[in-house]
Amino acid sequence: MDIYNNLEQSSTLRSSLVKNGCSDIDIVAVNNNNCGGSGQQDDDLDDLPEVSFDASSDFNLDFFDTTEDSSVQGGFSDPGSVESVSVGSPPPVAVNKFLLHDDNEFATAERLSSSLSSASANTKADQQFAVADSNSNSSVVKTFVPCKVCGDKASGYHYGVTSCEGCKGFFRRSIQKQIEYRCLRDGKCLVIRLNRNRCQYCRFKKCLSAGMSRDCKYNLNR
Amino acid sequence: MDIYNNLEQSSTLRSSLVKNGCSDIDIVAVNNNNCGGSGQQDDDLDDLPEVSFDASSDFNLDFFDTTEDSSVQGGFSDPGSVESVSVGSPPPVAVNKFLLHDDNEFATAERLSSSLSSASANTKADQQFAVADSNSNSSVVKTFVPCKVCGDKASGYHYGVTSCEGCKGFFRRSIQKQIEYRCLRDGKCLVIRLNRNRCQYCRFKKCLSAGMSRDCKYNLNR
DNA sequence: TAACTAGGTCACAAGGTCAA
DNA sequence: TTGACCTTGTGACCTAGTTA
Repeated sequence: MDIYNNLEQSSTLRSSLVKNGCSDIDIVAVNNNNCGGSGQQDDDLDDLPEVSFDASSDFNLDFFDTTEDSSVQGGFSDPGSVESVSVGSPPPVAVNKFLLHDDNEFATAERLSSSLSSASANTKADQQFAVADSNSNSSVVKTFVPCKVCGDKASGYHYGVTSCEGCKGFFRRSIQKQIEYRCLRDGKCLVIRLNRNRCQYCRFKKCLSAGMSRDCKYNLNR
Repeated sequence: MDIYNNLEQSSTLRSSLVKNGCSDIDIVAVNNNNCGGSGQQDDDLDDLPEVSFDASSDFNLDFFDTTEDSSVQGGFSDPGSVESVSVGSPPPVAVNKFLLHDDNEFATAERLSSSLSSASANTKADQQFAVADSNSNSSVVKTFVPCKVCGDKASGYHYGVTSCEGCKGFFRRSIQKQIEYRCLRDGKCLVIRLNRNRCQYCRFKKCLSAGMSRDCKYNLNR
């Protein structure tokens, strides 16, 4: 992960990015409308012109296989699709395990996330689902509310989106420091719990597409 | 009212503020006279001399774009700026697209806010307007009374002003704790529902300019 | 007594902190 | 830099008190 950071931190690169007109204002706008939104903005994101960074082409970042497939993206209308895409590669084991109890509802972590985002479910109830407690046969039911960005366990409604502490903190730092990220690949990296720290650019993009916004404070959209 | 005094009891920063034209005095004056006022003061606020904080210029606090400067605000394109954080790579293009979304909600918010301040409506009747219930075709009409401070739905007449629970609580805490706020920008932050929590200084200032006063208890002035 | 508001309460989210 | 944990502000809701 450091490699990305280092690359990004190069002042030269950064300045050049800025010069290219990558203004902050842009993104901002996005946020506001979709406070806690369904993630429909994704459509817009998908339409983003292909970023043509040399880096991505030169480096062979195989470990980044999990890109958010473009075809997938197309459908982005359904944010969920974002992730659904993919993953040609075996989905995170952890996830599957987790889902074992829940097969009917979610086959993969991807779907987990996608179902959440695609659904225009904004209410807490809609976003959460019960998972049988694997440690006992009791009727005890554990409620697992996934982060709309990475699928990890959400800790609440942050910046307008049901998200985990990690994505919440990441988004906070991003907007506070006005950090400019960039993707070393094609800007379509898969963002799930297991690799959310691999690409800051795509993680931030995912945050935005999920509807995160500085203005979505408190329960404006609940 | 002590709080006002406190505001004037300048610390270094505060004094500098005053020097820059962002005088607290202006605010104070507003208060006392306008218990349950019409909100016309807003106009006055706009006329306030430009406060020139260094901070704003040095830091790129774009997320604070929402100043109450009408000219700046333009079509509210601005709010987006809120998060000004920009995702580095896929640059510029993204921006424009994003801006497309916003307008509806913000425009509405703006109109709300502006209608409130500009209108010299003093009566409840004048301040409230009906909104057709979009959920049904019935003749049911929902009455929406906007908060004179942020435009959110007002819950009643608090501290002399038709306001929402949020601004009511905010004003209450402010005068109870005699908190001293300060604006990181130019003292002209836009205060609307979506970003009312961004700048306490400007929110409080707006409360005062709307006519909120500790002395305006109950409906003595109605 | 009815209508209404000031102020209290507390779940919840924003933002800070710091070990890893 | 991340993210678990912590502190603090917010605002929906409630009750006691005020007014007509």
